[in-house]
Amino acid sequence: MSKITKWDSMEVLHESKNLPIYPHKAKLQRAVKDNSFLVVTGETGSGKTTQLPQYLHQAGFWRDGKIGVTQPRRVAAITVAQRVSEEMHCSLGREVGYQVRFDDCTSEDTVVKYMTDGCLLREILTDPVLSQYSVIILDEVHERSLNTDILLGLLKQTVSSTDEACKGRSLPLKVVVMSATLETDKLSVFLGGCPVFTIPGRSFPVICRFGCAIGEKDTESTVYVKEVVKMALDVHTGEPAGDILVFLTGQSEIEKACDILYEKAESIDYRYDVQDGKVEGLLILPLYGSMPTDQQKQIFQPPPPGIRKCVVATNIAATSLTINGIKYIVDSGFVKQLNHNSRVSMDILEVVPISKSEAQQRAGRAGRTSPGKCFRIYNQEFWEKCMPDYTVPEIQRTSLTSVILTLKCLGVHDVIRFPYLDRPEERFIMEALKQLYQCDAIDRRGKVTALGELMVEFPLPPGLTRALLQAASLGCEDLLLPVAAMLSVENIFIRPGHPEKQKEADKKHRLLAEQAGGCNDFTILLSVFEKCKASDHPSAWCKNHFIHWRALKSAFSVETQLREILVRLQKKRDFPMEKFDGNKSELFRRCLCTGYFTNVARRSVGKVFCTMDGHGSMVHIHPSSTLFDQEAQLDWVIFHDVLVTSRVYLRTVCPIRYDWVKDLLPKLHEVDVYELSSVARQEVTDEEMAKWDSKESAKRQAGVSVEETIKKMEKRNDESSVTDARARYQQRKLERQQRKAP
DNA sequence: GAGCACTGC
Repeated sequence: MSKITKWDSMEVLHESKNLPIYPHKAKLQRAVKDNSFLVVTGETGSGKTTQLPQYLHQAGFWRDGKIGVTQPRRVAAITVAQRVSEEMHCSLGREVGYQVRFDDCTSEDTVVKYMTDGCLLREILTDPVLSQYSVIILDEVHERSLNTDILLGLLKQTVSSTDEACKGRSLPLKVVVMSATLETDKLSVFLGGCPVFTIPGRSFPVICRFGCAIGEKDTESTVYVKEVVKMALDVHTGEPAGDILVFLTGQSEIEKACDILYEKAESIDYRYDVQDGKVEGLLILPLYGSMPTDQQKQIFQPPPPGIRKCVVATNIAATSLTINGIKYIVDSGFVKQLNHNSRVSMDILEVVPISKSEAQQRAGRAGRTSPGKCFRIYNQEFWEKCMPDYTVPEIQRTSLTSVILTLKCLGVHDVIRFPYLDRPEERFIMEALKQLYQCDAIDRRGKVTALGELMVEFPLPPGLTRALLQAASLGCEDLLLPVAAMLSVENIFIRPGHPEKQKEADKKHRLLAEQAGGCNDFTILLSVFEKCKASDHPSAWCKNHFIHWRALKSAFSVETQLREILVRLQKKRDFPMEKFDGNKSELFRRCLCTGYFTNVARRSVGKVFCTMDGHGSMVHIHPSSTLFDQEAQLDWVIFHDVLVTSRVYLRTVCPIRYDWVKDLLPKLHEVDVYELSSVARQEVTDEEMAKWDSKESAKRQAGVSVEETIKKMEKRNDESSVTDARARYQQRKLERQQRKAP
């Protein structure tokens, strides 16, 4: 009651009446009342993220339920909530709050709730009709994050379907979709032709210029690194005061570029004297995600008088971090992108040209506080021929295994005809179904199993969850929980760029491996986790052992969260329990096999292994593995993931015994595509089921042995898609060598 | 014999 009187009587004192969205206030409030769906579009500075939730609050929507606002990123959810709570004169966590992973800052009073899109998706799992909410606002929809895309489809279904799906709701849910001005018609059509509100932005004009150096055929890293450096120096000597932001693709490129800049900038004797001061020197600052946090913070410090700042960054500066004072952009035109290859079931990290919309996003970073300029090092031809209009949405280039399980658990059985804004390729869906079937999350009819219901609770890839649950049912979860946590954070082993430090780091890592027993890479992760946790000075211990302290800290949080989820599930009566007699090391590895038997490889000749997943890819053990150089003693191994560079490398490897996976192997080729597409559409009739069963038994009767299957898989060797990526990689290497030669 | 962007639960 108290909150009702408070908000009814209290006028909102501080209101940003100067924002471009303000004149639209009444119309927006009306439009949300009158429509189930609404698209609101406006570029940066329109005030839509901070103001619209307040307008809806003032219009009284909070009386019917919370106003939920999603963001693709944690920091955004937190900082916007902070701002809005100030504007509404309440303390953060009361009327205005936020929820992100590991940090729930909400209370019973919370009526305006900012959260990450992933958090809302979790919430839908326990409350499918979102009975707590009157309005859901999806923000930054143009970024097309996987979770936002899924939410979009789910909310469309929930709101459009009349009675059945809305049980538990007294009033219909309102959905507002906010996006930058791109593709809003498409969104409106997707949401049944709903109205579109356009709010003018408030950013400054940015003049874009094309270069002439990079054309259609220049995709070699050394070329564009040199070119951005040259361009940055030209800006420095030729343009008035204002900081520079350079976009490159990764850490090593950035370090290279900075090295050249340090060298050249020092040799420039340069004074620029005009109006507001002079530019004398250049302050060069690298910026990428894996950099220590305190070093990242330096970026935000204003430069000393007379000094121009030049930040050389990855895409992290495109959306995640905003640097004030940037007036000039130097755009390489490239980005590193993780693409999933369903032909070989591998993720491949590739350098690709950015999209035109991404280029505009980068340019926009120069016009936040004053007019700016954007220097693109590529030419018009590159823009026309190599750069797509839009970035392929994440849902179309990522493994869908987790997402499909989530959908299935939400009762979306027909995962092919689910309303996707952009439909993923059918083979991506088939691959996900196959993996889910293989780790017992769904049955042959595509129905979620009891195990699958447990698995969906964990924020982990299903295979790893399967291994964890197996361990839990055998009473050895203490071995798997830390490993699962370590595998879901960034790489914990630091390997510096300088050769001497590198040697030292390798030595320390080898020592850690020896102390852990040196038998496999999973055990090393467990050992490092435990050693650090037991240490009196964990951060010093990490530094001493070349271990990433920030990563390990987050592994500790993840482990705690996973343990909490597990304890909650174990209280359920039907949690599976089994017995096992044998030694702990074997138990540990057998649990891994249960989840990772899809990632199994057998040594064929020399140091070459062949995957048994049905693709028969030829792979090698990565040199960072403790098993590297011991290949001759190995036969069967399982692995956590692969890295495609000059070769296909297995990382985080564990030797196993053939008879641990023998019984599981037939499952790798049991399902055929015809079955899967029926399963995906949920059209499995009893006759079909009977047919499949008889086929299975016929196979068994014919005595198709596991050994024969293995032979068949080795023969297939279907790795052409990886070969493509590798060929490109080697081509680049060759070009580099040729360039060095003269 | 090592060539990994970013985000999220």
